[in-house]
Amino acid sequence: MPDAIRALKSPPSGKDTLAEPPTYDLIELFFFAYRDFVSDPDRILDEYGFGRAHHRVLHFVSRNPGLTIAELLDILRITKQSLNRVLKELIEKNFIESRTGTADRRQRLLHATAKGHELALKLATLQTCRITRALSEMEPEAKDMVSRYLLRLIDPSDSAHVKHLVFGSEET
Amino acid sequence: MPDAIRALKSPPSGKDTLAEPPTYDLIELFFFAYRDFVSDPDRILDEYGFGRAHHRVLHFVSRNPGLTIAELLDILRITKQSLNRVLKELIEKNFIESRTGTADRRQRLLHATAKGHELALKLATLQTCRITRALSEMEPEAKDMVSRYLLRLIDPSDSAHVKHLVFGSEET
DNA sequence: ATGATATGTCAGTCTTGTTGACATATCTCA
DNA sequence: TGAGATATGTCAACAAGACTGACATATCAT
Repeated sequence: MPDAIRALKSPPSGKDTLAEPPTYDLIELFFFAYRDFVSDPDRILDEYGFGRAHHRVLHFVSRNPGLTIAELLDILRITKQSLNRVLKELIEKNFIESRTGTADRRQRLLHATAKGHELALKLATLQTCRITRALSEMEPEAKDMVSRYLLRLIDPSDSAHVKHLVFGSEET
Repeated sequence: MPDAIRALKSPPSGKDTLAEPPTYDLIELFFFAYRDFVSDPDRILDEYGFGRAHHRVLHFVSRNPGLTIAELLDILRITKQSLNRVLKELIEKNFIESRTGTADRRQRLLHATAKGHELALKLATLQTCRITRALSEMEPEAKDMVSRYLLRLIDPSDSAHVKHLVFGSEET
């Protein structure tokens, strides 16, 4: 166990002072960065009558063709009722299509339509612009370091799954 | 203008291919990391009958004693009606107190009570644990690099304000 | 004194999450 | 083949947290 972790669990000296002061800078910067990061897509989504929930669904379906409902629920960590509401709208408006599974006919395999892929790409490109601007004029190893930091911030019990989803071999 | 930015605005060659593929990894890791990052406090907040909105208000008031309503609204980017609902509860339950401004008696200067500071610290400590774990076994320069990345992700028009708020000389 | 500013509040709406209950189709396995 | 498990869909009610619009009050600034 690294010192930094152990130090948080028991006082380093006999005093009742805190082991380490909270990392207020990273906590607050994370809040502000996320606040602005999601604000770009919001403006576009408004034009389509969609919200952030639609964005998340469309994004992961577009990126993972053939995704099932169960897998999507596990990614988003919401209830099937919540998912169904926004998914139904995306299907009705022809951004996503739902095909009955071939191996298991109970499953619904989700695919983005051409229109869906186009919107997903538009939104991802917006966010990529912001990321690219942030990384420009930073050390070349910055991207890899940020990527590893974010991955390590995720619950360890889920990080293998996320790693596979984000970097993993194309199969869903 | 850096090449990386210009490249996103016009195709590098005469072809109609995209300049750069979207940075799906950083986009998705940001989503998953934020999802888990806010989930730790949620469990504690539940016990107090509070939600994430209360957490954000309590956090910034605790960190910036004497914060005004207007400044808080600017940080959170929500309407005063939304803020008022949660702020009222925090005041009623004695986590925050509102004092009439001395220089300008129209203002309300917000302060966390002892109880409020205690809860804010408990929540910040939880998040600090996650951050510390993520940074442990990473390069020593990782923290600074992540910090600079997050700051650069923020809208440039707001980054000076955020920098002052997060790192800045104690005054509010 | 007058207009601008900081805050508070009422009322209604929207999005996105929740729980609980139940229906249907399909698969798996004894 | 039949029973139970599984994947999905749907109805209804509810809650948090955001929004708009309108209006009130106190205080400041000129």
